[in-house]
Parts: sequence; C-alpha cells; structure tokens
Amino acid sequence: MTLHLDPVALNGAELFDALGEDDRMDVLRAGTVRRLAKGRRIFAQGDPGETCHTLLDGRVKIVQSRPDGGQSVIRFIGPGEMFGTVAALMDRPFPADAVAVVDSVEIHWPVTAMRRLMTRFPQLAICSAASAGRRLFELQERLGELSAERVEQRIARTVARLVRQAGRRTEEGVEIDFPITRQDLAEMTGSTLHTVSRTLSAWDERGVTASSRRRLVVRKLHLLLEIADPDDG
Amino acid sequence: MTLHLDPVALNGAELFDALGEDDRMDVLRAGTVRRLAKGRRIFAQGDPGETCHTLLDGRVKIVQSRPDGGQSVIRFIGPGEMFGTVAALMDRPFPADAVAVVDSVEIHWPVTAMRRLMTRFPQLAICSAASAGRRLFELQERLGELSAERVEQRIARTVARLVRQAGRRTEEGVEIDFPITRQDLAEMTGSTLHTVSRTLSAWDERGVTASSRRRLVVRKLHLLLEIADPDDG
DNA sequence: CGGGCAATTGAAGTAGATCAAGCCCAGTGG
DNA sequence: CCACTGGGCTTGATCTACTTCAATTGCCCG
Repeated sequence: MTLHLDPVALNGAELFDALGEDDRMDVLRAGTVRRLAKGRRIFAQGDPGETCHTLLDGRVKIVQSRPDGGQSVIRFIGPGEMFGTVAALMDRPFPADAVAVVDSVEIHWPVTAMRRLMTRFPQLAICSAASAGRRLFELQERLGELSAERVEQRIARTVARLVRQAGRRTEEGVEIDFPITRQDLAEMTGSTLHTVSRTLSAWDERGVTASSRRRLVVRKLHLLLEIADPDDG
Repeated sequence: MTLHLDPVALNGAELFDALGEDDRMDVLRAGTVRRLAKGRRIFAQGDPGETCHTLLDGRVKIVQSRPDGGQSVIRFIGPGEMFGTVAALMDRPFPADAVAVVDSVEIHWPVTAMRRLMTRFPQLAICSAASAGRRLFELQERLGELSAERVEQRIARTVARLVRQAGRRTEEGVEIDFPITRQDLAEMTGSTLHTVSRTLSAWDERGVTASSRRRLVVRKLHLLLEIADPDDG
C-alpha cells in the first residue's frame, strides 16, 4: 500500500518550513513514510541512533526508563515535529524509547541520507540546531520548576503545556487530543499516579477540569494558569 | 594592556577543535579577549542575546533566577567551553545569568560576526549544534534523576559530575578546583543548604569527603559513586 | 578586631510517597 | 448477550525524608 506523497503534508513541519516545494519533494523521496499502529515502538532506548524521524500525523511519546525500573516521560511529539534526530546526528544511541500513543504516520531517513540532505540544504542543519535549542530551553525551564515548585503547580504547568501542544477546542472546554493516563502525568512531573489522581479529582471538583479514563478536558484555563503561576506571570 | 593571541590557547576548545591554526587565528581576531574579575557578571538573564562566548581560563557559573526569588545553578563552565551561544544564535534573550566565580579570561563575538564565521567555517555551526545536543542529553539525564532520586543520591551525582568537570588530583584526593558553596550545591540539586550541609558533614565523618568553607575534596571516589549509583551501573 | 558571609546543628512541621483496598468500565471470548 | 478480566482510577491511613524555623559558631578579609 502506497501512501501518497504530498509536499503540502510537510507544511508546518519544523524541519522543512524553510524549503521550497520542489526541494521538499526531494527530501520526501529520500525518506520512507509508514503507518504506525497505536502502541508500536518506533525505536528503543539504547538502539544505535541510525534514523531521523518526523511525525506527520498522530502522537508519539518519548519515554526514558531508569535503572531502578521507573520511567520518565520526556515529551510528547505532535505532527510536524522531528524526533530521534539529535541522537542520530551525534552518532549516539537513542536515550529513550519512542512509542506511538495513537495510530500515526511518520517519515524517517537513514542518518547518512539526512547528512547528505543537510549538506545540500544547509537550512535543514540550521533548523535542526534551532529545534535542539528550543528543547534545551524547555528542559532548563522544567528543571527549574521540578526543583522549586510543589507537585500541584508542576502538574498544572504540565497540563498547560499539553493544552498548548495538543489542545482541541470543544464545547466543554479544551481537550487534550490524545489519550493520556494519570501515570503519564506522574512520569512527566516526577510524582506518583496517586498524587496526580487526587489532584485531578480536586480540580474536577472545582470545575477546573473534567477528567476521565485516559481523557482530560480543561474547562477553566484561567484557573489552571492561576495554579501554575500563583503570583501571576 | 593587550593579552597575547595564541591560537594554541584554543586547543581543546569545543568550538575550534576542528579548525586549522590559520583559520583559528582568523576566528580569534574577530572576537574580543578580556579578563573577568571574580564575581563579574558577564551577561544577565533577560538581556538580548547578542554575544557568543567561549571561556579560555577560569570558571563561570550559569544561574537562573526564578520568579519566586530562588535560583537554579544550571551549570559550571570550564576552559574551552562555550556559553551564551545557543541563545544568541536563536535571537533569544539570555535565559540565565553568567557570573565568573574566579578570575577568568573569555573571548566573545557579536552574534552577527559569529554567524558570518559559521557560514565561512561550517564546522563551527556543526560543533555548536553538537554542543547543544550534549547539553540536551545531560539535562534529560538530570531531569530523570531529579524526579526519581533522593537528595543524598542527587548530591552525590552532582559532586561526581563536578569531579569529572573540574577535578584536580591532590595528595588528599580529588579537589574541585573552584570555590563552591553548600548553597550552590543546593541550587544544583533542588535542595536546601541545610540538607546539603548535613549530608556533607556525614560524608566527612565517613571519610568520603573533606569539605570546608567553599572547598570540596573527594577522598574516596568509589564510595561517592556507590552512593550515586546504589545498585551499581 | 569586628562585621558578615558560610556553615553547623537542633527541633518541629508537612508535602507527598507508600501501603492497602476496592471500584469502574472497555474489551474479549464464550 | 453476558460474564469475566485486567488496566486504569479512586480514596483512606500511615509514614518519613525533607523543608522550615531558629539559634549559634566560626572563618576570612578588610
């Protein structure tokens, strides 16, 4: 089965925004597009980083597992975002697993091909550096939060971030457009599913959110932001 | 007073390792070398990122201050490392302060000049992307630690990292070669100076470390690593 | 020699982890 | 169609590693 190759599919993809349509087509042809069934692991922590990926549709979770058996959710990838690229370009093993959380579509390139493309289109190299920079800043921010803020505040910030990344307006409010568990939230905030559960229950009570099994709707964003940033921001 | 411009001074500097001596000289000439008295602030959080820096000698602390008044020590920079570069290249304000913790020497370039240099020597661009990647991975690691490990373990890891970055062999053991306070350690581990003080006291007791005012010597590295990584690694 | 930054150390309080028990609901297969 | 099963969620009770508060000491530099 062949998926159609539409250069427009890459509109908004961070890696390709700076390229013209013709160039995009060349880049597309050098890669492989494939469907990913929900739950499918795209690469595993420790695998040699030999491929660069960009998500075209769906949602992918990047999870790091720690020696003690615990996991950390590093981030969720949305359409247009690349992943696995930094590791590949640095010839390092992947530092985390990548798992499709819903049925998704991605395109991927062997790192050798990507290097060739980057030589030909320096914009690609610059974009990928910028993307690394953005993530560096984001992590720095999260590091500061994690060491200074209380759990509720961290959960609020995390949910607010998810709203920005994956919020879909509904009549009820803004819904996170992919299934997310309390456990996920716990692993993103350095907490436990128990505490997350209690927190969400309390928020539901107050009408801030409406959460259910794998589903999260923010009904009063202003209140959430208030919790995330008490003395305003 | 003119500091002499010795291309060899840049040996081991991550940004320049890939360049020949002639090219290095060109790069050097485009920048400004200056001494930094201990305590001197090189740039401040929020300043427009208009300069790229590389430390030639000494030690620089990168500190983020949070809205609530607290601070996070993001990292310490040693000779050869660059700083402020990612922000500058992305046209973002600096996300943190940079402060010289001992008398130091740095070289810095206006970001416009650095962009020109990077076009001329693509290696510079690639190196700086790689450097961002390394730091990205390091932060990911720290994020995982911070959310999962107990304070003592985090302090141990942090000290172990400092030993790697700034350890100097002495007859007593390995000494961190710049002045560091309990407060610094607390801000690096997301803890308080009280807890750090108690922890170091306990370690001193056991002969793991020998700490005093702004000074830290690791006497039994194997024990420290044991604490940092209980079930081996 | 004195002023202030760094560090120590005790005592008390608490956020949130951990332990424990049970419930709810979406699939699955008979 | 209904019973079963297991993953996801809730909620109470207890426990504890840290923070916070408070006081004191000691070191270094001017």
